Amino acid sequence: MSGLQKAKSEETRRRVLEAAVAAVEAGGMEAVNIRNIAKEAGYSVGSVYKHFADQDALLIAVNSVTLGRIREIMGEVVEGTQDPLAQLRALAHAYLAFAQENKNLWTTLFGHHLPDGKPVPEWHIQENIALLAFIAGPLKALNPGLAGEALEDRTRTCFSAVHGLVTISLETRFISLTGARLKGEMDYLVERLAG
Amino acid sequence: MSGLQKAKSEETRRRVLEAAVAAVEAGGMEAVNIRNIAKEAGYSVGSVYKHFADQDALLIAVNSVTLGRIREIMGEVVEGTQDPLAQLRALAHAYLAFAQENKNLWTTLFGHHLPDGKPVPEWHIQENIALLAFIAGPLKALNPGLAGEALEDRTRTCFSAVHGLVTISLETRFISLTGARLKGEMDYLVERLAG
DNA sequence: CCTAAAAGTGAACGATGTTCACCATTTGAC
DNA sequence: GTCAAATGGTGAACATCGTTCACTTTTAGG
Repeated sequence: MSGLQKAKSEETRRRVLEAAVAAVEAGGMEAVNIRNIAKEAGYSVGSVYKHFADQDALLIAVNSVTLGRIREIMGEVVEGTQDPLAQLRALAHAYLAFAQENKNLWTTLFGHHLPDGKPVPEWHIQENIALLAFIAGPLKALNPGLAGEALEDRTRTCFSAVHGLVTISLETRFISLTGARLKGEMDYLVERLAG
Repeated sequence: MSGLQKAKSEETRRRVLEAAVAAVEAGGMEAVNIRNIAKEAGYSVGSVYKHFADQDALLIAVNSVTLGRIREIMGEVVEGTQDPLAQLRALAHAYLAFAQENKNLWTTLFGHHLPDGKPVPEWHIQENIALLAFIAGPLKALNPGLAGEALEDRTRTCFSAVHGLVTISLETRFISLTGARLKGEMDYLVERLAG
């Protein structure tokens, strides 16, 4: 396969994925309707399936885009701060801000699950784990004694705790905090766990 | 409406809900298929709709059962422990254990979301918030200075952090910790946040 | 009894994910 | 340039859902 066909194929995949991302942004996971997405992208139903095995694969691709955006934001945050504790605080706030400003993308990222027996692709697992690297750095700087498995575990714990705060704050089921108080609790959390 | 009809109605509702809980336990949220549940309960499709407005209402009823079980376990834990910090530790471990042993019920509880515009019933919000009361007590005992909104906020933060640890530990997307190390991180989390 | 209300039924409708037989375009060898 | 194989693209058709509703059966109470 050379030039023209490859370009066409990539373009189609890109347009379909764009339409899927737009659909999720507009209406969440449930808005990913193959017929609508095919129409929005300007293709037929069958073409979608030439590029994505099924709806799950399309949603994983959307989640991959979301993870890319989060990674980019986290990278900027780490670059723009020097003090390790301030970095962790800023990372947590950036994570919260992204979730609030991209609620549908964020809930899709963590709300979509494959049926039993369908394993998550290894490359997607790595994309997720990559987020932890931003935390491990400053955490190690604050706790030079931490290393190896202990550092990995603590990193995951810090991420999970912040993730939980963000999750519950977006949950209508629990009445959530207002902005300022939530940010305060986030700082408390980070300072307690990172020190 | 008297005796016989009321009994029949309650029995039907109970059997349908039982079938729905069993379906979730066996296959998660996606296994809640109205036709299957009607068959399992021994009724027709239409009868299900006489007792539950729609699939969402049925799932909320299932989640209500799940919350009841969690509440019961948490109550026993608090009763069986005296030291406030030990209570918080035990609550966190009980929460984790429930999630691990009832993965499908737990992921349904937090994975099911109503479509935009459909508000969560007030009684169900209260059921969720009720879990926080178990935490607020010991937390106040450990921090007598905490009261009012500050205590509420801190309670929610502690719950959220533990909830996050449990969530991520069940996520195939992130490779999760093994039992002992996870429990260790849970203790670290509780001790840092509660003190 | 007898009629109104409530419980229970299941065919039918529309929406959805997925498949596949088919046409159109591109490719590379001759 | 020609042509057969490969690839891109199509949309009707199928199976499976949630949901509705006209209908039958059962219960209530005078």
